[in-house]
Amino acid sequence: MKHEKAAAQLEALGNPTRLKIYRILVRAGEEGMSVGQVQGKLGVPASTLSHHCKRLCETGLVSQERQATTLICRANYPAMQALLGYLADECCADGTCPPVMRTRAP
Amino acid sequence: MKHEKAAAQLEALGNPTRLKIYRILVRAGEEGMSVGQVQGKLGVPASTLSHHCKRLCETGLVSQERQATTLICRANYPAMQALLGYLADECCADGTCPPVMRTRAP
DNA sequence: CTCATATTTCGACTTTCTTAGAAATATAAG
DNA sequence: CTTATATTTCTAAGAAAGTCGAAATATGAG
Repeated sequence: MKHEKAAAQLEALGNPTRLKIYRILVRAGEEGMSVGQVQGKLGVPASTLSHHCKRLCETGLVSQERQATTLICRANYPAMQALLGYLADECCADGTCPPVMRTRAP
Repeated sequence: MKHEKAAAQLEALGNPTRLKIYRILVRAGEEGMSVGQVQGKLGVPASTLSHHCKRLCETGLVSQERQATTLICRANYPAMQALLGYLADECCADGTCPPVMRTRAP
């Protein structure tokens, strides 16, 4: 993963409201959840929620699919896996950091 | 880990300059690296660097130790472990998300 | 004490983010 | 076509972040 993309995803998750949205979507599983359902859980105005969902989509952490008038949002699990992998491995690519940080052999 | 703390750490790593700093520190290992050494690697002004190091410290991702006039910065590996654990597990605490996301049994 | 080095604090500026109401758009139902 | 629902776009305002030069501080050396 490129550093810029990782930074963008980390920044996206760094906003408390967006982290809540993302947590809700992760827990919603493959089925996903509509923007309106997320709004019901969070209680933020629709325009604010739309803005944050867009941000999450732009980073690739979330995907969207239209179903009639509702928009289904889903956590992009492979993207999350890639980000976790970046944090765990890319930062320690040269093997000089403590073994506890590495998930791959040096 | 509390959500607010996780968000603060994610936001801290979300800035490209800070992510670079953090990567440098992670690779520096337990020995750490002085602010000046980091500056030599990144080429950002001292005041900017100081600002970012402070932010990283405030979130707990980095620790500092004075050695005479130089300040040694070190990546806080347990903090990183906790953040990775948060992303991998806390978001999936109720076990409804796909198994690929879980590191603990439901 | 004075000097030199390392780092921080201050101050100012510009940019970006966050928020949310109002209006616009999209889609389906009747 | 009209209506109803879901979501986005527009717009604006204040808050926060990022940057960096200049000045201040801290520590040790001579």
